[in-house]
Amino acid sequence: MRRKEFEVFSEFIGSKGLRHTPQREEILDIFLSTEKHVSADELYKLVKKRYPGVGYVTVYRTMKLLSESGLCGEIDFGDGILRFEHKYGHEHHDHLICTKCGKFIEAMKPEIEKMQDKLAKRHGFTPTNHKLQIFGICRKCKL
Amino acid sequence: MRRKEFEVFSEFIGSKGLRHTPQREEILDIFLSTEKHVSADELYKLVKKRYPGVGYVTVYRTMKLLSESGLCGEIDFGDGILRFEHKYGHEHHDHLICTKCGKFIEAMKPEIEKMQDKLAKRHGFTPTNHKLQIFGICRKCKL
DNA sequence: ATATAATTGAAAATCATTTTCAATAATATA
DNA sequence: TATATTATTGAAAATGATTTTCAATTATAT
Repeated sequence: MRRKEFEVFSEFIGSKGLRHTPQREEILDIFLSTEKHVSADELYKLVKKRYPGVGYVTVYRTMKLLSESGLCGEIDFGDGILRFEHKYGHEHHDHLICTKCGKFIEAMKPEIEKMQDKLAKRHGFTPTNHKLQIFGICRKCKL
Repeated sequence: MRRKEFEVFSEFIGSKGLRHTPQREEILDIFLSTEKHVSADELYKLVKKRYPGVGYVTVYRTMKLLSESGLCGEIDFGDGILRFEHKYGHEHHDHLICTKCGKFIEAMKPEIEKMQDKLAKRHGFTPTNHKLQIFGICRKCKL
């Protein structure tokens, strides 16, 4: 499993004239093995557990490569910490963020997407991507 | 003019047991006099021009108060810089951000808002506010 | 094998924002 | 009005996430 993601990465590395290194493989491995939205710091700690030799900076640099290659997406909830989510084979989605417990839900409504395109067009704007974050209280926290 | 905003601020200050200071009035004055979405740094420079005595930190602190009082809204475009926009008497709006020139358009579509509420409800989520940013190329940059 | 150029990791730098703290100023109260 | 109380100020230092620097190391091409 995860074969495809490694292939994508390998292709990306090749096409850019970059090099395959154990660190890059290790970081990708750990990133793919967690389903959470990890910050660079969290990821670094996870990587460190299994591959103690890997440095902080290399994690940052590698996550940038993964973003470029389309394997990960960067999410910014406005708390000053950049988080990463799996992107390969994942559909676009918006985020419902609970301001009480900090957890979030991924959700999507095709009608919203369509309307956004309409809104953009109305203003002569050619959209490439968007971010929709809905803040509020989740079911659990409301109880 | 701007009477109302000063009233709101005065009321906020009073209700919180805070104090009226010339610096706070001056910063609010400058903030209201610019229609741009200013960063704290930009605002500091503007304030400095007219009221040289005001310090950097006071601008930051005052903007926080203005946010709390509902007079300004904080916007985070994900570039690491927090910007402020007028909020009093302004309707909620989304942002169309041009990734080429950096300019943005404020826009709104009530249907989108309604659908967002539906999406939230579907997930047992009670929304309080949201941020929608559409990135792309503006009319001018496409020419 | 060797040369070349990319990559690494540690430490230092950056940059926006926040905290600290002593001096000052606004308000409440005598 | 004078005074006590407590909030506010501004400068400098601290913070915290991310980036850069740089010499040593390592992957790949020849």
